[in-house]
Amino acid sequence: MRERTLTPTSYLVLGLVEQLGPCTSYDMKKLARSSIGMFWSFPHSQLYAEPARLLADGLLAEEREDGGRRRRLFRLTPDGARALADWRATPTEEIGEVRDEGLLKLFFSDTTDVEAIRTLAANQGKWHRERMNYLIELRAAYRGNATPAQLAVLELGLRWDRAAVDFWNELEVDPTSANRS
Amino acid sequence: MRERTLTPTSYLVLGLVEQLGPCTSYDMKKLARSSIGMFWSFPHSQLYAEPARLLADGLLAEEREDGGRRRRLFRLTPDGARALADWRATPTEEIGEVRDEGLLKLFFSDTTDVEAIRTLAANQGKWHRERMNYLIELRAAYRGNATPAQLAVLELGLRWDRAAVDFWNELEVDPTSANRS
DNA sequence: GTACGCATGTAAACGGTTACATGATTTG
DNA sequence: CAAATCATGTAACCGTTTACATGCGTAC
Repeated sequence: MRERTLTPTSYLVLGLVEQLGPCTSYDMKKLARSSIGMFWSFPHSQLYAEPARLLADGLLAEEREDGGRRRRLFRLTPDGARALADWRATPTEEIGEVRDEGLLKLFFSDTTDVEAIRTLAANQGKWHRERMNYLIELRAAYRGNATPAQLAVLELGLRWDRAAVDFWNELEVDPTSANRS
Repeated sequence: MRERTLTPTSYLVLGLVEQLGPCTSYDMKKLARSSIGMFWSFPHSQLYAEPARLLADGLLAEEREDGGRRRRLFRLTPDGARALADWRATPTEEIGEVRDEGLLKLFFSDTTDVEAIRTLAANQGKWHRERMNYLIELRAAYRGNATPAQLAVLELGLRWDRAAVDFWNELEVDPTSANRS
């Protein structure tokens, strides 16, 4: 077992299981949605598919509940814990990327159609404002029971959204400017 | 033809072809790398696979060079131009996401291992500083022959990298702080 | 003229998304 | 107790990635 190269999704699952202790896919889903979801989203089916692979790799172990729903509980194996530790100790040689369809549209926008750019900007700004508010609530709710590192990640999310709000707002005001900072 | 739902990659290719006029996959690659690559990266093989699909969809047309290498030149069909225009006119109902493995590592980092966080932060900061410098060069080179919208996208890239540089730097100085802004 | 890097392309395998499906809880 | 929503899971399709392959220019 364990011939394949693990993907970020693999470590995401391993990390979630480590934090939660024995847990179901649904537990992972809940935690992911209220924390790293913003940086690494995925449909919930991944949280069934990936644990199955990790099981085959010997990095997770599974036990089924006896009673009622006989849900599957996953937990880290020693190998799994080691894989996670190795990953943490390895410097990341890649830089992240911002995948934003709104920016794609802006990039390919028709320069002469000022109104379209304005509409796009207004719309994108709205989404970022909404998420910013959500993250602020989240931060208030988490203060205390999250690690400093997790709060830091949240904080960068907030800064990103604030930068985006400013950016789209400036563009809405003056769609032809290059927004020099 | 044209039953499938187009993906962002589809519009990326359509947009590139529109900007370039008749062009090869390699031309697209060059343009993409020096512009939107930072927001939407992909291996070059996508620039062969996707045009093939768009061809089947009737959104691109192809002609082969007569001489020498007989390269494939793609150009927009009227249907392709229309698809692009429709996309531009449709508001984006999704918000972009930041996929950054470094942030994943931070999120799952061992809070007690301050040194590991410091190393991660130093490393991530370095990447963002490097790309920031690259983007600054790019901006200087582009001033004049890029559209305002394209310069704006570049500008947001710069702001993002600057925010990331600050963030990782603060974290390197004080790995236990939550970096409140 | 040979070596190296740029340019061009293809194929297979795998991960991720979409869609479907249904048993359990809660709410009114 | 009916309806809605939460919780849990599977399967197929398709896009993306990885890997391989090789022709063409250019510099030395």
